[in-house]
Amino acid sequence: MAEDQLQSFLNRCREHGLKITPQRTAIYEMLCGSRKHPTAEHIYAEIRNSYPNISFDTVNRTLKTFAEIGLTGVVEGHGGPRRYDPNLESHHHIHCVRCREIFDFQSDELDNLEIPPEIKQEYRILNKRVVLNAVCRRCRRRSHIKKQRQKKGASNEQD
Amino acid sequence: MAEDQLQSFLNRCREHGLKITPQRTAIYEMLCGSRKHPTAEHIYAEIRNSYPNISFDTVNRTLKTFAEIGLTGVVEGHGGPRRYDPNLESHHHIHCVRCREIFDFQSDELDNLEIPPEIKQEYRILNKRVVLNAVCRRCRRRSHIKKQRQKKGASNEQD
DNA sequence: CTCGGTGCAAAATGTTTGCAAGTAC
DNA sequence: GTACTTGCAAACATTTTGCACCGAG
Repeated sequence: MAEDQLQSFLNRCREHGLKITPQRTAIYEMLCGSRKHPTAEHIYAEIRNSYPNISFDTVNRTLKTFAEIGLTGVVEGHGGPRRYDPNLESHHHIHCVRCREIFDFQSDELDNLEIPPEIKQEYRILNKRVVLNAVCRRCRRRSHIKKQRQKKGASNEQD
Repeated sequence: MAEDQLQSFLNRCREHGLKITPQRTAIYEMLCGSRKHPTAEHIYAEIRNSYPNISFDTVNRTLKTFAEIGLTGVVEGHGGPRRYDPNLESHHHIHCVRCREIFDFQSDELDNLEIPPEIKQEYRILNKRVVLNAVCRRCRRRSHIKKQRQKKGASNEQD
């Protein structure tokens, strides 16, 4: 594992009060070495070669923890149920990371963005879309209200 | 349901030899009426109000069928397991619709694309990415080989 | 009438939770 | 020594499969 990756691993764990265990180190190393946007199952299968006694749960939970503290991203395929979109026109998506709702937006400019020619040559492109991760207005407002109430020292915190 | 939607529903079904059943009609209508990128569960819950005896399986299978014949799209969240990506630098994704692999690519131009100001105002943007649906080189080659063999009338077709 | 569709049940796959024992700090 | 982590098992959620009956064409 590259030196800087190791450092960011150690730092992030310490920042969040997570212990450095051999399992976590091995999982992080395996994750960084993979170019395949792996699932927990992938990592588990690979890691067993060098670490035969690790459990699947540890891999699964650790990856989730890594995502929560920002050590790794989660790509399109977040483990939830399949979602359909009847709108077949070109459009773009905003995923609210809080409420997980997906919002559409239109933009002629983004519809016409140019894909690099070497990509067009190697892949047969069927569809292109800009995907934003964001916090939607409602969720922004919700967290704002929450902060207000915390400042006031509200003791009847619900939800 | 809008007239043109109904027509494209009827046409697609006929093209693919699918029967027009009241369940399918109701599901398609519900799907088109939803702005929420619904799951099968969502559609099922709504549709039961007007059609109490429909089964969840019918909804689930029908939606999948609709996606297969191109009546609806499937958005990011395709029902598979969660996938991780340790690369935290800005980059873009190509999803192969055949083998489901995800490939990264870089593009300074795409990194700098402008999000419409009204969107930036309404949402707090955390991350932006271009996502392409495509067929990767390997899968293109595979289907090419398959066609070649079909032309030759190969009788020893293996998977 | 026939074949594909529906509804139900069970299996398969993936994710989350609870808890006792182990270990980093 | 303490609190967090691990490994295991069970619960839960979602998708897929098999099959008898039903209904659109």
